[in-house]
Amino acid sequence: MPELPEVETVCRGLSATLEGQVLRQVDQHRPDLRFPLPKRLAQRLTGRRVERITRRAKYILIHLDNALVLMIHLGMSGRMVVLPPDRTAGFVPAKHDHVVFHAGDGTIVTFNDARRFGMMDLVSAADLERHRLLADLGPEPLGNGFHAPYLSDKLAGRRTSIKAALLDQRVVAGLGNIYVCEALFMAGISPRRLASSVAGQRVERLVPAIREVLEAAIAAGGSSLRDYVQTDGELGYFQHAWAVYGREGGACRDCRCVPEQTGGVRRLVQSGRSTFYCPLQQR
DNA sequence: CACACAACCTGTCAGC
DNA sequence: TGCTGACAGGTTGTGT
Repeated sequence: MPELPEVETVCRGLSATLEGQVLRQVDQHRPDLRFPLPKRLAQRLTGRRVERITRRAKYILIHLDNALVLMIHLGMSGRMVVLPPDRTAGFVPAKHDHVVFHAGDGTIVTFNDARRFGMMDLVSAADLERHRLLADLGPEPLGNGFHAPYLSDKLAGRRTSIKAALLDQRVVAGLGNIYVCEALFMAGISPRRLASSVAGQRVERLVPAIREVLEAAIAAGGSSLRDYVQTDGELGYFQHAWAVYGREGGACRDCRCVPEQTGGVRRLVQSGRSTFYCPLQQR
């Protein structure tokens, strides 16, 4: 998926197009995604006004005027595609357009998810923080609750790799495979290093590295793999800035060594996920 | 409890 | 062109 910066980008796009609007019609084309969709989802959303759209970790939170919140997770392949009113003539749902939202001004927003690892739920605003999918999440990496003493404490005693620990949403919420690789590179920390050994100066480097990587990606409008599309349908472009991710055998962004001599960026598998790193710059 | 791994499902790409 | 296998941004459930 869409990791935190992509979800943030989607939320900003949706805020601009949907906030204040009434959902005139909602079409549901299948009963389930990763989990069953809420009962009578379309009926319960129809006629509701969108108050505001926020984000928690990788969840899109659409706050409605009746104190309900539509939670959306994009999974690996989910997208929210916005069709402005002047481009909806002859609209026909595309393959994998599982839920379609029609706004009062004619805008159409489609939730498209080929792999169906995404999910949606409709919950009361009062219970939001206690929702089972949100209750155990760690702090937002860009928020005040994420700092070196906190992270140092969470990593202490963990016997797994720093890579796996940072992917654990209970440690910090919103990082995914790409940005963990990128943040570890920026901090000069090997992804193979034991989590509990990341302390002191290393944590002091890691926390700002995580923030900078995420902020740069958000500023670039979210990164992209080939099939990720922002709310306006344009492809993101931050992928051009990846320092190590997807660059196996090549030079990392900052390396002055010659890949033909050093082997360049290495790829390995940790907890079933590809990790990319530069062994010369990450220890 | 903590961790590794398989499973969920479809699409794309490289190689033959 | 067609087939096969590997791989893909995430999370949950199971087993050790």
